[in-house]
Amino acid sequence: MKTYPSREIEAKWQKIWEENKLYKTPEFPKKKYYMLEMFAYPSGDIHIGHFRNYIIGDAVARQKMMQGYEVLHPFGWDAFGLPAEIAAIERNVHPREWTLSNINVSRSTLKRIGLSYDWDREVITCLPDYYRWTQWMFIQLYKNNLAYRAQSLVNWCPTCKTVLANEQVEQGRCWRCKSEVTKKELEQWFFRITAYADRLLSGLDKLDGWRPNVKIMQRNWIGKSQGVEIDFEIENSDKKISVFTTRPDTIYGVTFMAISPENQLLKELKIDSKHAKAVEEYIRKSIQKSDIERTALGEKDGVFTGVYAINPLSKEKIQLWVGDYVLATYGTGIVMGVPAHDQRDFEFAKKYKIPLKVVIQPEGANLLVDNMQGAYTEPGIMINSDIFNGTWSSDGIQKVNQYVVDRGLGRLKTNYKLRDWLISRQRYWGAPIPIIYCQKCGILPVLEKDLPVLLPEGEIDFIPKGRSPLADVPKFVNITCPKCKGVAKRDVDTMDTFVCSSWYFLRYGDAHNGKEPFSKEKAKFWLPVDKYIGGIEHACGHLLYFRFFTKFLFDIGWLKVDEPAIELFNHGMVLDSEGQVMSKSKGNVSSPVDLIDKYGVDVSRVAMYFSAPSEREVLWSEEGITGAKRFLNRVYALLERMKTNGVEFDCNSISDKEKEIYKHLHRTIKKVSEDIDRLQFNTAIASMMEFLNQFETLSGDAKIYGYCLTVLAQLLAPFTPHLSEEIWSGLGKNISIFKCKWPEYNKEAVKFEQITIPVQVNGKLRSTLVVPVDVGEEEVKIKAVQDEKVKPYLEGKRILKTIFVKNRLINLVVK
RNA sequence: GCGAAAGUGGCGGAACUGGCAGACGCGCUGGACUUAGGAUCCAGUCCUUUAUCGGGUGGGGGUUCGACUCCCCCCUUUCGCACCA
Repeated sequence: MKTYPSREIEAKWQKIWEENKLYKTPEFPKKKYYMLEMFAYPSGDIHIGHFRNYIIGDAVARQKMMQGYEVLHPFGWDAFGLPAEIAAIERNVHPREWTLSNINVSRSTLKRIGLSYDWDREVITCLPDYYRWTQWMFIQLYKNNLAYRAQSLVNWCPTCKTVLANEQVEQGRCWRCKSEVTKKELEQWFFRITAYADRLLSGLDKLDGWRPNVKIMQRNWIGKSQGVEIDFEIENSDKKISVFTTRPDTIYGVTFMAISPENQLLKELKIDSKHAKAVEEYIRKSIQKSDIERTALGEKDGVFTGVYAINPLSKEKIQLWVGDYVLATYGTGIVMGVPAHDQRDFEFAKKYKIPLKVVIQPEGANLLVDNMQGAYTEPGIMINSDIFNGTWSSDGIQKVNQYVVDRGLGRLKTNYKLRDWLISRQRYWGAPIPIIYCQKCGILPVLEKDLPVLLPEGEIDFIPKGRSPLADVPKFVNITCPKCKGVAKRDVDTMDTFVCSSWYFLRYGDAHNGKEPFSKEKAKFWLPVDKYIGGIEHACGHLLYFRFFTKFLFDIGWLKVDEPAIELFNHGMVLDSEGQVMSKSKGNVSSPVDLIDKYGVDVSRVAMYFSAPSEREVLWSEEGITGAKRFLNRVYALLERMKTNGVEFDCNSISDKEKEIYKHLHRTIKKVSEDIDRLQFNTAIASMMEFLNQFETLSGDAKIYGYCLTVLAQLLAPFTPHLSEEIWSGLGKNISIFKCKWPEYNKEAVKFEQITIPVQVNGKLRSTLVVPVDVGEEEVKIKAVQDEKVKPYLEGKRILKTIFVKNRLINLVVK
C-alpha cells in the first residue's frame, strides 16, 4: 500500500480554508462557543508541547463547529517580558525585532499545522494598540485604589536585576534564571489582589469545570487562616506588640516572643546597650541572607533583645527575641513562642535553653517537659491555664478568643498567605507604567486620552543595571504635568508581563477596537470562555491573575461575569523518550516542523492524541508514529476501494454482516462523541481503529460502504481535518465537512440483540453464555447450570445463592 | 514536613457507576506475497502449562457472591507548597 499524499492534501485544504475564510468567526452568531488555548510566549519557534496543547483545542473547536456552534477560536502572543529581552541582548538585536520575527516564524508553523484559528483576531501584547489598553487597565485599578505604590521589602533577582512577584519565586529562586532571590527595600507598584482574596477563594467553589488539583493549589496559595491578634505590653514601656495566632488555646504556654529582623518596631524598642550591639549585628546578617539560606535546612537562630513583654492572660514576664525564622511579611511579623506545642518554637527554645511550659495535655497521658523530644501539637485538655483548665483545646480556641476580645486584649483576624501583586519591573521590554510624578501635583495617572505611553524605540541601552533603562531616556522621562503644566517625570518602570496576559482573552472578542479595550456588548456575548486549555504551571500565577482581573472588571461594570472560564483543562507535558523535560540546553527539543515534514500533519496529530490521554504527560518518541501512519493509510485506501455511488441505502435490503457493521458504526459514533467531550482522544481513536478493522472486511460494493465512509470521515474530522476533507470531497460533497452536522447515533442501533455474559461459580469465571439482551435470571440460570464447562463445578454441590446482574453476569454460589 | 496525583504485559495505554483484566496501538515471533523489505497481508503474543488447572493490576491486610476499582497500613514515583505561627 502506498502512503497517502498527505503533503498535497494538506496544502490543498489549507488553501481552500483560507480562501473560504472557514474559520472566521461572525460577530453575534446564534450559538456561541469560546474555545481558548493559552497564548504563546514567542521565545523561538513553537515546540512539541505547544503542538500538543493546540491540537487538543483544535479537536474540540472543530467538533463544536460540526455541532452547529459558531466557535471563537483565536490565537495571540504574550510578547513582552524578560525572556525575550534576555534573548535579544544575547543576540544583540532589539527585543522588538527578535519578538516579532519569532512571532512570524511561529505563526507560519501554526498555519502549516492547519489549526482552526481566526487569525483576524490575533493579539500581540507588545504592540501599542494592545498595550495601550494594558495601561488603561492599570489606570482603572489605580482609580479604584487597587494599584498603589509602596516602600517594601521585595524579591530581587540579582541576575535579572529586577524585582519579582511572589508568584515568580520558585523554591527561593527566580522563575527564569534560577538565581537565588534576595530581598531589597524598594518603592514599587502593587496591585491589591489581596482585596479579592476572599472572593478568589470562594469563587473556586463554583468552578465545577476546573480540575480539583488547580483549585487546591490556588486555595493553598491564597492560604486563608482565621485566628486572633493578641496585644502584649512591653515592660517599662507604653508600647504594645501584637502577635497573630491560630492557637490561642496555647496562650498560657508562651515562654518567649520572636520578632523578625526586618520589623520596624525593633527600631522603636528601647534596647539596652548590653544587647544592642548583638541585635544590630544579627539583623544585619539576617537581612543579607537569601531566602533559601534563611528558610531551608539550617537550624533556627536568634538573639535576645533584653526586652521583656507581659503575657496579657497569665501576666507572666517573657523574653523578646529576634529570630529570622519569623516571616516579616506574614501576620504582624512577630510570633508568640509556645515551645511545648509548636515544633519550630520547640527547636528554638531548646537551642537557647528557654523554658517549656506544657498547657495542653493529651488525654490519658502526662507530658513531662524533660522527656519531650518534640512539640505536642495535637488537641488535648488545657492545663496550667487558669480559668480555662479542663477545657478541650479545640473549644478553648473559641473561649480564649472570646475572653481576649471581651477585655480588649486583641481582635479576631483573618490572614492570607497571598500577597499583593508586585508589578513594577526595572526592565525595558514591557508596557510602561502610565504614571506621572509632578513636584507640585504629586502622583498622577496619565490621562486616558494620552494613552498609550509609548515605549521609546531607537538607541536604547537595555542591558540591565538595576534601574530601568527608560530612566536613561530623557525624552521619555521628562514631560510636562498634565495638570499644572509644570515640570514632571514619568514612571520609568514597566509592567510585569503577567499583567498583559491577565486580560488578553477579553480582547479576542473585539480585537481591533481603537476606542475601548473591548466593547461591553461583545464581551457580554462571548464570555465566559467555555473551555480553556493550557499547562498547569500557571496554576498560581496567570490563572489567579486572570480571575482577579475578571472580578475587578465585573465590579466596575465592564463584564457581566466574575469568573473568566467555565472549564479549565490542564494538558500533560511532553517529555523526551527518557522522561526528561525538553530544553534547548539539553538539546532534546523536538520540533513539530520536523515531524510534519516527515509524516504529515494529520499523522502527527493522531500519533500525539493516541499516545496518552490529554491530561497525562507524554514521553514523546517517533515510534508511536507508525501506528498512526498505518491507520490513516488504511482509511485513505477506503476511498479508492469504494465501488458504490452515493451514501444512500435501504435498511431492509442489507445483509446481516452489514447490519452488524452498521451497529458497530453507531456504537462508534456514541463512543467518539462522548470521548471528545471528556478529552479522551486516545480511546476515541482506538474505537475508530476497531471499527476500521471490521469495516475493512466489507467489500467495496457493499450497500452501506459509502455511508460508513461518510460517517468515519466525520468522526475523524476533529483529529484529521485535512484527510477528512479529502475523503469528504471524494465522496462527492461540495461543502466543507466542518459545515456539516456531526453524526448522531441511532439509539436503537447501539443496542445489542445478543450479548455474551460470563458465568461464574463462586466468583470464578467458568464459562460464557450468548443470550438475548435483557433476558431474565431464570432463563440464564437454566442455561448456565446445563453448560458443559460449568457442570463439573456443580457436581455434588448445592447452589446456595445466585447473583444475576442483567446483561452483565451470572454468579452461582455453591457449597 | 504538608497537600495532590499516579503505580496494570517488553512499551504507550484500556477497563466511565465494583461484574469476562490487558481494548486499541507499538514492539516481538512465525507465515504469505516478493529480486528485496524498514511496504502490505494473515496468525500468535500477561505468566505457567502440550492443553486443562493455577497464578496475576507496587506490597500487606480487610469488606464483598465478586475488587485494577471500595476501606486500612506500608513502599515507590511525579508535581505543587515549603518555618504562613
